[in-house]
Amino acid sequence: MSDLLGRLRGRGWRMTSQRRVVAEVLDGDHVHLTADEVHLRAAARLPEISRATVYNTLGELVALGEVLEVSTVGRAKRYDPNARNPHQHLVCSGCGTVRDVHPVGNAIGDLPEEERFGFAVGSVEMTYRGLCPACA
Amino acid sequence: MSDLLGRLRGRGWRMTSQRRVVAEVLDGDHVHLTADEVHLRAAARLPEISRATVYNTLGELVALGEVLEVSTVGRAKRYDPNARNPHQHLVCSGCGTVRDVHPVGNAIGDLPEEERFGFAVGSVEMTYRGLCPACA
DNA sequence: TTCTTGACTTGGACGAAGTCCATCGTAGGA
DNA sequence: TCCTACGATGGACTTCGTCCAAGTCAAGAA
Ligand SMILES: [Mn+2]
Ligand SMILES: [Mn+2]
Ligand SMILES: [Zn+2]
Ligand SMILES: [Zn+2]
Repeated sequence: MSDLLGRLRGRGWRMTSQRRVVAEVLDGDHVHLTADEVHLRAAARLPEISRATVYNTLGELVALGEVLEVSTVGRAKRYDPNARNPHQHLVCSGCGTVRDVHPVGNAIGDLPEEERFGFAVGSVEMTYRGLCPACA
Repeated sequence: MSDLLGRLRGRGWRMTSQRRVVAEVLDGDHVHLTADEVHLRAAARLPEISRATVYNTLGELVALGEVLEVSTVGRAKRYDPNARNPHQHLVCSGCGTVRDVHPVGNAIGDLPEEERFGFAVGSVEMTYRGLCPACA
């Protein structure tokens, strides 16, 4: 993720302190923050950053494919910087913790031809659910 | 789904015209309506039904396991009356159409032990994405 | 059949998440 | 150093959903 700033510069992005701070907050493994959490952590380093800028930057990163949006049931979207590594998610039904996982097998191949309804199927998202050790 | 009213009565539900109409709207295959769509269709039969009652009834049906909530990316939740038949979803990236599908294979078994992080994994949700014939 | 009562419905206020926009500020090239 | 187009800002606005006090009525009792 530290190379992200270089890639953005290469795409002609004007490098601002706000964008740098948002990119720094999105660094690490198993990171799946909501926009408000990103704003909170960014504001710890750059107190005057606005919510609108966080939303703008996250939206731009998603459009560039540098960050993935993870939808949750009825809660705020989560932003996942681990976009270069295809993966799925394991979510704790108790506390909501999210882990990146890599199932084996070919999930797309498991969809029978007669259930494709003529669609050109391109991808599949999988969410495993269960209780984490702390919640069990 | 027509048996739903009987099951609800068996659970001690007071049978009101509002609940009957919501149950009727949720009848059929490949039905994945938003709460507002349910309200719109219910109001066609019972014009004075309120949004609050639609939300209340949907929430109760979900709590009883008679209806499933399907989360979408950033849009309103969808309500799925096909809860007695375990299935996954195929979604058109163009128009948003949702079809019920039944992949073969054992998706839970495809999650390696070393990636379970000690979780008791109980279920997996899969969303296939692609373009439907009309959008392609 | 009528009465009674607590479960159900209603509309509107409220809240959380996210978008939009006019205005101001500044990164980075000339 | 100066210019200016791109980006940041904050507040209004929208969408989706929840909550509540007050009124209504389904269904059991008599
Ligand atoms: Mn992830
Ligand atoms: Mn379904
Ligand atoms: Zn947990
Ligand atoms: Zn389509």
